[in-house]
Amino acid sequence: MPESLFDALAERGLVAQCTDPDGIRRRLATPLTVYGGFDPTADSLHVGHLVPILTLARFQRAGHQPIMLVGGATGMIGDPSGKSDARKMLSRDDIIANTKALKGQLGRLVRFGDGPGDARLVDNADWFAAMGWIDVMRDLAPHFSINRMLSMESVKGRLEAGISYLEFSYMVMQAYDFVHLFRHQGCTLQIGGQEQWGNIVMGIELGRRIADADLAGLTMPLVTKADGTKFGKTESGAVWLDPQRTPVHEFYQFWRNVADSDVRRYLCYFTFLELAEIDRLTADGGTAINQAKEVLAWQLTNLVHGQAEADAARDSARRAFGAAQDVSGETIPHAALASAEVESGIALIALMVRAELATSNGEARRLISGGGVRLGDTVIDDPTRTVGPLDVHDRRIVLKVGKRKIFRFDVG
RNA sequence: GGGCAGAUACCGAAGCGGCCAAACGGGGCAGACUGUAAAUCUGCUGGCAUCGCGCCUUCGUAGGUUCGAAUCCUACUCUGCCCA
Repeated sequence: MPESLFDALAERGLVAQCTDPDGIRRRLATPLTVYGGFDPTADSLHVGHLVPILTLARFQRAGHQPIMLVGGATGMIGDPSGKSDARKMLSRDDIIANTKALKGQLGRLVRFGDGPGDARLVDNADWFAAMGWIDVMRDLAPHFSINRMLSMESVKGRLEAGISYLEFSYMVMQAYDFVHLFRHQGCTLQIGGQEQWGNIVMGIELGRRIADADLAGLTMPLVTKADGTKFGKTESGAVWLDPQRTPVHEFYQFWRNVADSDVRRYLCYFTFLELAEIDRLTADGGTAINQAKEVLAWQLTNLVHGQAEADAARDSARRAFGAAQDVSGETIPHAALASAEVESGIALIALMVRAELATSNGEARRLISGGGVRLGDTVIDDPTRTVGPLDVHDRRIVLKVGKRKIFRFDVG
């Protein structure tokens, strides 16, 4: 068991870069205040945000005070770090709405409050709104060297494609966030994704110049997948924390289906399980690793959606994929279907489109012709197949595409 | 400001008057094999359709030539390179 939180993080593979490791160990010997920022670019966080959020939670568990910063102001600008081109600017109203949504989600992932060790939630719009252009120019701008900024990876990467003055200003804002939090909350450590390194360093340097502060920074690695594709995406897009965007069932299945070679790493990144426990779960390859995936999926669903949802998702999945092929679980995607429609017969392809198992009649037809569709347990390869009363069992019609996509119609 | 090159489906990239819904590669989806994994092999990959006839939308945007255009012409927009 490592003595220092820093070493514990390093053991889990959560340290990508940091200012002086010994210095950070020393700082962590006594409770400190640490912050991480999240820009409101959408009205929900997604799984990619979990690493910094959970890392802040790890600090909290170790007795430190985390500050979650929602970038109501920086979100108006747009961070060029790690991006190959500028994102479209969001309207002010969207930013405000998104900020509110993110605050709500963060509130469920970390313990907030007013006591020592309770997490604080701040919005940088609160201090930037009060700052005028002249203030920024006279108080901050002189401390930023264009030469230095141009040498930063986040900017260098964009010189080719082009970067506007707007985005170029981003790191000035983030640097000031750090100093502001140092002055008002005593925050001395900033963490973030690997692409945030440059921004963090600028904050440290600004702190030294204008606040005589001794600040530190630490970044977490970018989450990757064994097959090299982007983490956090499914065929239907990003995996969101908002169940309106990503249903719990889908969220659970996302984690349940990670590649063998990613399980251990994800357990380290995304759960609070002890390293020894993770080793135990992943030590045996083969079918045993399937159990580890179930643990991973349950842990994440529990964390994001709560235990009741996690249990329900696990039970539904077990029953649906187990020997019994029981698809009665509540979290299995389902909809009602009028019995009158069944009486008169309804085209299988139409049902598939309605269940969103196919996006068009053509796709449904192709899936059927390709042998990828089952009605109950029977493979249907006739695209003209009509579903009627004989296909109803236990007042249900169950459609499956492939092995993992299931939809249940409750007939009534 | 001038000159040149380019803009094709999710991405990359062929096509240069009819046989083009558009080669090929990647990606994605499905099938086989498995463990709700990876690798491998196979199939599919614009929409509608009374389903292999046909109709519609799509080859930067807007017009034009033609029986017929992704392919030719004109203008415009954007991108890259070169000269000021």
